[in-house]
Amino acid sequence: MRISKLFGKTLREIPAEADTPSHQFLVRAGMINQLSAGIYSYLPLGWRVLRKIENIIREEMNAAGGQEVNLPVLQPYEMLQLTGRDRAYGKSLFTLYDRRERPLALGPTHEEVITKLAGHYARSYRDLPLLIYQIQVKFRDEPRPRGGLIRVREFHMKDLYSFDIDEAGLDISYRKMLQAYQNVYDRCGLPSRLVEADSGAIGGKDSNEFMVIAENGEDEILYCPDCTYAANVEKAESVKEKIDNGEPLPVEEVATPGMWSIEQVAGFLKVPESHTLKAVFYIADGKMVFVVIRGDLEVNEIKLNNALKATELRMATEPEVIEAGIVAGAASPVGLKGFKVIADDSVTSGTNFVAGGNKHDTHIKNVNYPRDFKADIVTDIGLARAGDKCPRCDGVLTSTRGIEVGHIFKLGTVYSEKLGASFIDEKGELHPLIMGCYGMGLGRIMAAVVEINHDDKGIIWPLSIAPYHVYICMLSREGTPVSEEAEKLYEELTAAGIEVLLDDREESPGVKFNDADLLGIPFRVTVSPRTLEKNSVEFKKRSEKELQLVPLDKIVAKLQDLVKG
RNA sequence: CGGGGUGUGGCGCAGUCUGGUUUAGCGCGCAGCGUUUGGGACGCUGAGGCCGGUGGUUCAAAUCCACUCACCCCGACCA
Repeated sequence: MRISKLFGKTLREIPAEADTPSHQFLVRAGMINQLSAGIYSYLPLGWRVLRKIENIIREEMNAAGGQEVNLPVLQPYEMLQLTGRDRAYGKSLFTLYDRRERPLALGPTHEEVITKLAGHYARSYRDLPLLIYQIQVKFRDEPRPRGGLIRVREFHMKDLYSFDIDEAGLDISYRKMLQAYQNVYDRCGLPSRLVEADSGAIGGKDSNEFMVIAENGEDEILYCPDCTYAANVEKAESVKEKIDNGEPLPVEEVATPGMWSIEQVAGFLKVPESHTLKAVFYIADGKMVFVVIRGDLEVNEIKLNNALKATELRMATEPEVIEAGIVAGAASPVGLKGFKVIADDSVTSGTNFVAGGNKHDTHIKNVNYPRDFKADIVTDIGLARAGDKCPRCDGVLTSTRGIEVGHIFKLGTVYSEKLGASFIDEKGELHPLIMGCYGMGLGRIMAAVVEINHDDKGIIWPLSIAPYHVYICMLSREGTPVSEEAEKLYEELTAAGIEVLLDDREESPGVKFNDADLLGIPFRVTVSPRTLEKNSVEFKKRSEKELQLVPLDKIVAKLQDLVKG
């Protein structure tokens, strides 16, 4: 491709909208262009990168036994209601009405569609296992798109679904995908880290995310430097240290005038915050829920949501709390009736806690579970934090940020049961299909690669997904054969199957070098009067500083080796 | 949805507080001509804007007021 003819233009200045490196460089390089919040066009260079990523994914999915299909973008809203995902996705669902006023949704993902389809054709155990995938555009009306391609509302995604006869089969499919994902990231030059994850709106049991560690990532990851444990904070567990306060003592009311927060109460009574119990109030699907957790810990709302099996969860407002007759600042589950109480398992981790007295300016000492109060649910709803103990070993958890470039789930039978997708086993018995689903965002991979591989001049693409392999800087001057030689080289390289960008513009050398750096093409070849004097061209790798003179008759072979070898 | 910010040629910005001095300016980019040619060259000429939109105040509005839309950031929320 000749740059003089290439659609798209590089920008010298950083667009005001962009503040992450990937966003800035992709826009400045003329690879993507924003149409609206979270909605982007891909220009030729960007589209080539995306398609290369797509092809790598396709190859790996096929190698793992996947079969490619294409599913509809338009999905009947009714179908989403059947599985409850209209509510699970809520406002994130793009909905529209057809001419007969029937509601439709733009597919945010395709579990329902594929389950119906698989159920239609895979009737017998002989048809299983099955791995079906597609690479397609998805729509989610994100509350806040951000970071260029990192969080968008319309995005390209590979989604594969596995169908097995039993859990053991699902385990095999899951492991196959783990490996296939690893292969994809490796080939894209992306260091990824597998972490435990919450399954969110997709549902299901086990779930893992693939994270690229990057400071602009929007997820927080907790990991243990001493073992392999790593998890999204949404899911992360940690060891809650035991509080040894001796044998349970009789409860005792104490006056705590003006003391409101845990910090104040603990300070006033001269006990550590970990020796207190904190009450927090949520509205889960319209109902007040009383949440109890040890004073030094925070509630993880995702864990809470999962424990309550709620679809809508939010903190109660102050008026709601007062309305419910709760004494904010001194509330406790002791002697309280009429609320659903959910307690973090930390309440069982010690004895003789200080809790609210359900009267203003009053707290109670020596509260013990379950002697003095009971909870409807006791489970882990605490937020793990950096510095906490690793749940798997003696290590201490460390925090970092990451970009989620893939997410895989063991779904089990959630969808197949609701949608009636079943198969007949050897004995002629009917069973629901056992499913897994595996998503991967192409645009995010692209953005993550740029986040990881760039310098202050621009992008440094890995060869595997670079829009072109070679950038020819043609520094022509009248009366020299530079353009002839550059053209010739361009022809020869192209004929050899190498993808070449020829900078044939009438621009000064500085402009060309800077654009070459910005675009991030792996190999740069400069043809100039100076190099031709020595019957050579200058060769440079984008990732390195060294310049190298290469004889004209050797450069094609050299590049062939680098590109094909 | 809450908080903050920004909307002025393709891009980056100044002008807005204190209305008139503006025929709305600067840099980049763009077009033409000439000179240049190894890290974002130079000169000359030129095209391109109803100052996000609507309504108001005023003799007079990019500038003041009201409403509204869009985009960005933080949070909430969410793959």
